[in-house]
Amino acid sequence: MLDNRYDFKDKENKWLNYWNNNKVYDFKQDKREVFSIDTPPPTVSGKIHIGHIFSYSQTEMIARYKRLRGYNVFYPFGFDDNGLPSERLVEKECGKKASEIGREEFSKLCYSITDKYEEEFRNLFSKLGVSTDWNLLYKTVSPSSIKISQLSFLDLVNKNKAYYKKAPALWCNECLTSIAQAELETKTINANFNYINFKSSDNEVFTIATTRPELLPAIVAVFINPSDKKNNHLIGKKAIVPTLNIEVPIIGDEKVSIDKGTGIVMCCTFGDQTDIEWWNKYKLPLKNIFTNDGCINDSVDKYKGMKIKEAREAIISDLDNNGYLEKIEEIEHEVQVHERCGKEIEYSIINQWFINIIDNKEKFIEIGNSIKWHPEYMHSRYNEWVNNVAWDWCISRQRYFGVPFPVWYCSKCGKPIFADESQLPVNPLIDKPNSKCECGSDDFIPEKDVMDTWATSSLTPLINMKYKEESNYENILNPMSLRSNASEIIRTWDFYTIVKSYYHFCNKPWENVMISGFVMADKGEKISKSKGNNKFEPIDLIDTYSADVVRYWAGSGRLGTDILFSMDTLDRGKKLVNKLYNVCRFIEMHLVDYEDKSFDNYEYFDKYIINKYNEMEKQYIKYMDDYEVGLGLNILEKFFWNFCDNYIEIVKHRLYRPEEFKNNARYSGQKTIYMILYKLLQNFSPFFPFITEEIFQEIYKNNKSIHLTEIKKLDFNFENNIENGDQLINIVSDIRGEKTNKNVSLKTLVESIDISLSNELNIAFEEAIDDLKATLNINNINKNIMEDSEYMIKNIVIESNNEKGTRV
RNA sequence: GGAGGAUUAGCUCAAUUGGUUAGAGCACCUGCCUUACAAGCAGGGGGUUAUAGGUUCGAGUCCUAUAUCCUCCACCA
Repeated sequence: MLDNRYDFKDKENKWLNYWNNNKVYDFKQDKREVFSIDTPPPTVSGKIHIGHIFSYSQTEMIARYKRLRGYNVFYPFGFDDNGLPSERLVEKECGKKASEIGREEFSKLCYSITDKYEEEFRNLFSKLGVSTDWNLLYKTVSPSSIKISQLSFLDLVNKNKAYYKKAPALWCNECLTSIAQAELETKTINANFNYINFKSSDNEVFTIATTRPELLPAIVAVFINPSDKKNNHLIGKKAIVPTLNIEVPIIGDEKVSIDKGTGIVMCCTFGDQTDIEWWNKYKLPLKNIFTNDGCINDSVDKYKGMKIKEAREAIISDLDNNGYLEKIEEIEHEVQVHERCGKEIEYSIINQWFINIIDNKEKFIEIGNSIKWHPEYMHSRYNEWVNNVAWDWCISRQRYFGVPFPVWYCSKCGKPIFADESQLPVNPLIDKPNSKCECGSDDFIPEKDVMDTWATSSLTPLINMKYKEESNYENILNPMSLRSNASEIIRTWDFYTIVKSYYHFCNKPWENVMISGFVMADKGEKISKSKGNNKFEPIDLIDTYSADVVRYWAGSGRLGTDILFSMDTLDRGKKLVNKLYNVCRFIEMHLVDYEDKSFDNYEYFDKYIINKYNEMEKQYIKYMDDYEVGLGLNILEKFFWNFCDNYIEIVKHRLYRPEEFKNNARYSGQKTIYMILYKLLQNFSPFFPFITEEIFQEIYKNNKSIHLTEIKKLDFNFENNIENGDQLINIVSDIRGEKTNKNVSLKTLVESIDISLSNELNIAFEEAIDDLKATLNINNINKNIMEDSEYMIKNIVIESNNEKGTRV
């Protein structure tokens, strides 16, 4: 028998071990159709917060649901321990910079520290009941992932999609590496708009407003909009930079907005993306004045060695002292910062590897069109991003920890030499190329850079399919069935995966994408470190409420829609789980003598609840097939409360008192609750894997696990009209209401009622009359038949001390 | 500035895709210890579905504006 109280700590632990020992979630290829899930490998450097729990749970529920629908579910888990985020974690833990520790030692630390965190992560996700096959676990810096990532790179080189070029790149002088467009974030800061007086070659004074005066030494031109009547006469002249006495051309270009600042712009190499465009367009010279770590370099005598901000102040005070500073305006404006460290980005010109994405944007849109997006509107977020991509994807990172490029450069002719596939995984710093350079030289310079983390995480489908390995899943995972992630990484993870899949296979990486929303704090703001509103640790929530209840919270709400973190929802889940357990204790009690046999003489309300169930299940399946786990749970929950509060109350007396209501009526009830509970447990099992297993194993013995059963439709075709049944429930409700209004207990005897019924409803009423009388404890029912389709209750005479019957 | 989403009870969310009286939970009020559950049950109050138009026999749902909020992107001179 089920325990009186459900001790979730004990039971959840028990079932975790059971599933583990019995390999319930292990993947083995068989005849069944495969449903494969490409779920985000969490970055081990961050803490798991409730946002992860939200998003991962929803995917997990789909995995369980698909199992119930008879699919062979391929559900691997991964950890993203690659690259810069791990480096920053390690630097933080050691309190030292990578450069102080040394390349080799630092790499070792990265491996050991990320291992430690992965163990924590794995524990947490296990406790949550994530039904992944841990044998399929991958890491983004393991030898096999490095090999696949290098294979991918070589394939792109062969297909002329990857190229090496000295080009302006986004540069982070905190992390000392170039970064990709997708790694930018915008941040609002307070800044000074400095109005600086320039002179033209014929001594006319004009003013330029800038937030970045320290770039003055890097000035290469001044721009004015040709249709700017006030200033366009200056076009074609020269501008003389105050105090520095640099002379640069004044050029006309439509990109200048006339009403921003003074309408006159300086172009420096480089202050922003427009500078780069102009530099390219007008073949301007290059003046690089910064060192890689954010100081002024030796090319500027006066300010060399200063940090960017120091130089800014120094230049402003020099300008001011010489009378060139017209005024300073305080403004608030947005700057681009590196998402990993929050520091403002600069531009730098270095040799880097790029992946061409600009030339195939249409193809990426096409592939996006061939994928089903859930919810559908997330598709336009993808399109929006692809259409706005302005740069090729820079995958070089001047860092230590990550996937090395399988490349050396010939020290004589500079030609890049690529590793053989057979050599992979390769580390060019240690290994050597298999053959000489074409020029005959065998002296090589290894590529020191590592790849952007997205260059590898964009390969999760290939990692999962064990791309090019001897025994692999290429036949079943190309494409995979489902990609799942939050909306913020559509532009990175989803996009780059599509890019890679197109280049490698000319195929889409997955059939479906499901996008979850964000978890917001109470006030409706995004949970983030900077706002300090991440109050709840997932592990504490699981310990307090149980994994099932935490999953209830995670499974509420619509797909793609942001959700507020709410204790109320947790409490609601707690009540639901508790109710489920209690009703099962009741049901188990009445099934002790139950034997499953064929039977077709069901009572009215039994047929009603079966029909009602079938109606609900249809909708449940529709929602779940559309990845709307929250809506599926919602209608299931609604049915369940109705089942408990109405149906169980009605069937109760038959179960308790067969001597009064006959064995047939009792068996009808037994069989109905036996069948429906089975279905309900199945339906709830994606959300509450633990408690449903506990109950299932107790009541429906001889099964390995509820999670290995299959949903099959209850095959009945009762002609009962559900609406009539609903009406009878309303009648029950009305009479109960009357008892409540009289402040008497619900078991109080009703002496008599007068009721008018339509013909049709009367037939149902007659069929159900024993249940109705017993449930409501009514002695006499006086009936009238009327034309209306409604019913009318006229006199309810309740036995009570002082009160007489009342009119309703 | 561009794209997308949202706006329904005091709060958090539903509403079978255009169909009867817009539903749940929390909170509030009133009862009830009922052989599963008082962590429960039965009731009650609470709504101009953001605003204004339009389409339709019929609109929370569709179309057009407006307002407010959220997310992503772009503005960085």
